[in-house]
Amino acid sequence: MANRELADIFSEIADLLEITGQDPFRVNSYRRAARSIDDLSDDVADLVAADRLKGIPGVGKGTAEKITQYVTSGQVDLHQELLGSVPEGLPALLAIPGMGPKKVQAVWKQLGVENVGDLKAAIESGRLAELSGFGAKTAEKLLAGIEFLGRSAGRTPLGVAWSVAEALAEALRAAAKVDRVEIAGSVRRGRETVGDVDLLCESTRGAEVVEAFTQLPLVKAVQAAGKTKGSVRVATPEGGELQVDLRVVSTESFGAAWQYFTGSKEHNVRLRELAVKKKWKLNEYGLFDGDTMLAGAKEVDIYRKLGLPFIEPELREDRGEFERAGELPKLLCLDDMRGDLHMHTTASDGRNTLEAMAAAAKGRGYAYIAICDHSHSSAIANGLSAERLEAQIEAIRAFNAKKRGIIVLAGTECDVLSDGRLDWPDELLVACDYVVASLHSAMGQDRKSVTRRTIQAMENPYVTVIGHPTGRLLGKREAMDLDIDAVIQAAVQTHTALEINASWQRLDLKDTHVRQAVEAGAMLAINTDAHSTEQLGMMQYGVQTARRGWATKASVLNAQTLAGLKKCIARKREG
DNA sequence: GCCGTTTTCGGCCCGACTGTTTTCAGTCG
Repeated sequence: MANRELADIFSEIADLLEITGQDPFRVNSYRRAARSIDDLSDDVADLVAADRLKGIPGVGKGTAEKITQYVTSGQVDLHQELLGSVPEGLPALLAIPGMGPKKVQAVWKQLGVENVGDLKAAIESGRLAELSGFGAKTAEKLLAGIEFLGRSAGRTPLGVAWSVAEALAEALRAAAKVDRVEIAGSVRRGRETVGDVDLLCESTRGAEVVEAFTQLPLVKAVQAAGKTKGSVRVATPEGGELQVDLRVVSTESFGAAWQYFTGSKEHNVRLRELAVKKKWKLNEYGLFDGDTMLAGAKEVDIYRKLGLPFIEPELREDRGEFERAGELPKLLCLDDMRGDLHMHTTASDGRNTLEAMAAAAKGRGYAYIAICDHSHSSAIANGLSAERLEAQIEAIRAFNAKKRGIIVLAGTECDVLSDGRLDWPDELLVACDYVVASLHSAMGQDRKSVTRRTIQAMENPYVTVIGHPTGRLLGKREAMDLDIDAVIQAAVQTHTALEINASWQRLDLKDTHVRQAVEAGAMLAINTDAHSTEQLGMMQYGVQTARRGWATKASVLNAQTLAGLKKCIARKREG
C-alpha cells in the first residue's frame, strides 16, 4: 500500500513549505491531508481509480490533483521542486525541541546551517548565540534538545509511558499534598506510542505544585516552570528519556482542562470550531458565552453544551466521532473482560506455573483463561512436544476438577509453518479446547505468501484465533506485508477471531485495523500473551486499542461468558 | 490549500512560557 509513502510526502511538503515561510494555513492543510491519507483503509490508487478522492476529509481540488499525480507517476512535482530548493538535512531540524520554522530559516539563511551536525557546530562555536533573536540560553536549550533527541529514540511505547505517568502522579499527590492528579494526553487516549506525558492537577496553589513537581526525584531536567505549568524530562525504566508536562487548574475549570489536554489536537480544533459557530469560546478554562461560563468543571458538560454526547478519550482523533456523534458505540471496557485467552507457563517460555497463572487471573476477577504454550517448532521458545502437550492437557483437566474458582481452557499457540501447514496434526488440535495459530517464522515472505499462510490457518476448523496477526514489534520489527482486507474477510467467513495482542510491544492488531475488523463484523480476542503473572496486567493496553477501533463487548470473544465463548468455538468447529 | 443552512471570499483554536525584547515573537501543546 502506497498510502504511507504518500502521507510522508505530504508531511514533508508541509515541513518544506513551513521552512520556506509559506502561509501557515496552507502548511496545515498538507498536514491534515497527510493524516487523512495515513488513516485511510483503502489504497489511494483504488480511490483514484474510483474517482473517490474528494470524499477524503481535508482533500480538495489541489491535493486531489497531487494524489493523482503520485499514483500515476510515483512522485509529486511540488515535492520535487521543494526538495530542490531546500537542503536535504534541514527538515530534521524541526524535530529539535525549541526549533520551529522561523528559527530553522534563520540558521539556514544567516549561518548556512544545513543539518543537525551543522547546527551543533554553530552552537559550540558560539556563532548561534550571536544571531538576532537567539542568545546564550537558547543555544544551551537547543544543544540539550539535540542530545535529548539522541537519547529519546523517538516516541515512547504506551506501556512505558503509563508506568511513568502513574509513578509521577502518585509521587506528585504525596509531594504537593493534592488530591486530584489525572493523566491526560495521548496516554489517556491510548495511542500505541506517545511523544510526551501530560498530567493535570486540581489545585489553587499552582506555583507551589509546579515547584514540587520539578523537584520530584524522578526528574532529570527542568524545561519550564511557571505559575500553572511545568515541563520536565524524566528517565524511563527502559533507559530512555521522556518529557512530562504538568498543568495546574482550579476545580471549576478541571473538566475543560482535562478535555483540552487530552486532545487530540485535531479533535480539539473541531470542538472549538463548533463553539465558534455558536459565538462561544472554548479554552482550557471553560466554555464561555462572553463572560458567562457555560461549562468547565466536567468534561461531559462541555460536550453536552456543544450538542454532542460524551466522546470517550480513545475516540478523540477526528476519525468520524463528530460526523457519527449520534451513533457512537458503547465501547468495550476493562471490566467487561471475563478472561485472557493467550498466556504461557514454565512448560514453554513462561516464568510462572499453570497454577500461579490461574491464581493471578482469578485475582483479576476472570472467569476463565486459556493456557497456550508454544508448539513443537518454536524450539527457541522451548516449544512443547506432542507428548508434553498431551500431558499438559491432562494436568489442566485435573486442575479444573479441583474447582479452583476459575476455568482453565487447554490451549496451544500453534505455529503456522513457512508453507502454511500447522505445527500440530488435527488429532492433537481437536484434543485442545481452544487454539491460537501464530506466524513466528518466515515473516519476511512476500505479501501473497504471508496472506495465504494466515488464511490457510484460519480455514482449519480447530483454529479459534490468529495470534498477533501482523507480527510487528513496535520500534523493533515492521509488520509483515499482510493483505489485511483479505485476512479480515476470511476471518468473517471462517468464524475465526483476530487477536489484539495486548502487549505494549505489539498492540497487534493496531487501532485502525481493529476498526476495519469491527466494521466488517469480525470477532476479536484481546489477549496479553503473558509470560508471567505480572504481564496479565497488560490487558488494559489491548482494551484501549480495541476502544480506539470502536469495538463493543459484542465483538470480543473473551468479553463473553464461558458458555458464550464455548458456543463461538463450537460454531467454528462444526462449520 | 480547504471550506461553506449566515459565507465561493475570507476566514482558518487559543493560551502559557521563555528569551530576548524594551512590548513581543517564537514555540509548544
